[in-house]
Amino acid sequence: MNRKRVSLKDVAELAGVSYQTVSKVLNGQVHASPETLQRIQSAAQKLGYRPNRQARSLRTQRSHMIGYSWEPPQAGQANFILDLFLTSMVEEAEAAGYHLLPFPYREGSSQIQSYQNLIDAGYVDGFVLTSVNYGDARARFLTEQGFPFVAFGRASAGLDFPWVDVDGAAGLRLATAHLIERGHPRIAALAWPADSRVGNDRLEGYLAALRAAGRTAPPEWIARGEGTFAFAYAATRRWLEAEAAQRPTAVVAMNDTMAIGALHAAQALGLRVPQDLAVIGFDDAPMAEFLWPPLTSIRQPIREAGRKCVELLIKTMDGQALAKHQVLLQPELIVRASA
Amino acid sequence: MNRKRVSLKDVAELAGVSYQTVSKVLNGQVHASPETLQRIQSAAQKLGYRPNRQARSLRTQRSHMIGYSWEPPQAGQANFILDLFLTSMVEEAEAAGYHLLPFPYREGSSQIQSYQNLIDAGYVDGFVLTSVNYGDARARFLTEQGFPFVAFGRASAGLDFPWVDVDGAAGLRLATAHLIERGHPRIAALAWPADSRVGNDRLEGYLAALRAAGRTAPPEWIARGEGTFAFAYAATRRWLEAEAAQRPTAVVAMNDTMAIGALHAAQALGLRVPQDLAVIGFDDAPMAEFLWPPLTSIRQPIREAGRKCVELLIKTMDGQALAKHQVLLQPELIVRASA
DNA sequence: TCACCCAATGCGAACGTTCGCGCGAACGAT
DNA sequence: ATCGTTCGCGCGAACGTTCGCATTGGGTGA
Repeated sequence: MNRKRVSLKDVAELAGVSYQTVSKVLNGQVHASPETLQRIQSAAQKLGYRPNRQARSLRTQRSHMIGYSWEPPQAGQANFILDLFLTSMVEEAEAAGYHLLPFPYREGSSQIQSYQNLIDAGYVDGFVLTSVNYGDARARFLTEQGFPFVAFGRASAGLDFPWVDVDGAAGLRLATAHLIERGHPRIAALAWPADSRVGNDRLEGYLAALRAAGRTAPPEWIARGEGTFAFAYAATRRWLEAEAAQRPTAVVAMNDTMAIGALHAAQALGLRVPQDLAVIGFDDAPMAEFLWPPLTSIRQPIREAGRKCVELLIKTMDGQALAKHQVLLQPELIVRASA
Repeated sequence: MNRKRVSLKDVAELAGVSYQTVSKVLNGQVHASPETLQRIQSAAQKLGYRPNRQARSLRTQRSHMIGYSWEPPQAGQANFILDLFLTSMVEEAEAAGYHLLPFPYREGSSQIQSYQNLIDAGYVDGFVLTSVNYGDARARFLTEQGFPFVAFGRASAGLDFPWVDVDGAAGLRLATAHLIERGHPRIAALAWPADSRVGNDRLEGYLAALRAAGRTAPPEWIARGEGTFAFAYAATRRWLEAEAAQRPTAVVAMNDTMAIGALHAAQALGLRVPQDLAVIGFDDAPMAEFLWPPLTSIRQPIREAGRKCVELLIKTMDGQALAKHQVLLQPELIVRASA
């Protein structure tokens, strides 16, 4: 690799001006006489000059990097949206002259440590957080530090920070209302543990839709678990073992993996979907349409969310006092054969 | 944000030595007297000193960043492995003091331009490439430039560079041999277009397994298409419309999406899987186990691949002449109910 | 006792930018 | 002619490191 780096000095020499002038002219900070402007531009062009990133960052004390880390994939808990989310953030960031810096996800106290390190080393100018929950430690820490960040997802009411979220309650209202409209008398829910902010948000939509229809949800038809296939399969099976006039006619699940568990439970008992049991999922996983029957599910506007996160963060980092720094996006019900 | 950055000078002042000495001592380049070592270490500790990244990079002319971009997700062509691949690379990189720099994927001539820009601006010290194909333009460009990179996947024989790949041929040999062993007389293949290096590699395994069993593959049982559900569905349906004694009894697909297409085609014709048609996929997508029937598929050691890519790249960047800079990993057949 | 050496630390410079200030020339106004 | 004023550009400094070399001081050899 014999590339010699081309710097401001090289351009300046070719253009016959001082290198500081080249800097200012190329950055549009001063306005030069037409002919020097021309000379500088063509010199830069000819040499293929690109400002050195580290030098620029060192001087300006801005890294133009956005830190991001995500929960690593675990067996049976695939992350269906990372791909889209990441791609959209990278694209949006690039358009604004920023880059994403992915770093390993840590749990516990070393988690904050890794954020601290990135800040102290001047690696990043801000963060995007995902998988936030009530009283999120990262959100609290960054807020205390006054370090810019945007969360995809909300936390406790007490913490005030910029966030982007998908209205999970609205999603489940859509799903539940859809089932009510189709005449389902008994609708069960596969939910997340009570300490899950996202889970409770979605569940609230389910409850609200029932209330709106003048119904009430019997507590035994809300099963809370880890969001896995196995949990959903077992819970659904238990429900379905009641006699036909008593058991749920439909199930809404807070994610697609659980919806699939419900699907399988029904089929294992020889029941037909959606005639004997309707099922609606959440996430619209890539393969949802290829399941049997194709899964009705709630699709989140992930690209939009990624873009908004970055957009908001950049504004925050630029020090713009944001009048409105919370964005709630609406999901969409994708109706397929399962409900 | 009122954080004042703590620099070498601050540490030096507290420890009562020059800041250059602090640098060398902390980097282990000189060995100091026990008491100054102690003073320096505790001063650094106390102030929470972290070397500034940009300054270090500027001086050493190494960014310690690895550029990576991937084909963006498109409808119906989900990327099932990005999550794992990215996570493993990020972790491996971090362990070696590197970070990943994701950047938007571009097509055509501007693709090379984006690599060029990152190099010129000193953004990255090396690249990881995926989705390489015969005569890959990026691989060619980087080779010419002598700029370090590692590819996940091979290219043409003419291009010599470090790569990591999964032995797709071995995967399909496994799958095909499995079907032969189960007594399938007629095995068809859902393949990729002939200009796909990955596709041809996998197909070669299918052919090899047939040859090894003393069989020959009739050309009409190799369907080449875009790897989509729709293509596979149509192709399989065409095969299955022949009378029972003539049609394939099994299908191997070069990806899971096509395998699912085959599954659906069979079921649409009232055929049972695996009794009437056995199906094997490739990728072991997260939901493969939840399909009906659960999909037999070939699983690639993606974590391992990600780690190896980064490991190889770092060695290359460190200028180590690699004796063996090609790694071929073996996939695994995950046998489920579909075959 | 002197020359020498090695170990421990300091010093100046450089990496490539950006930023504030200053200076000369040209200009219109008095 | 003289005096600001503006315009175009240059200069020095700084961001926080690392690196090579110089400098000190205490020990060791003859």
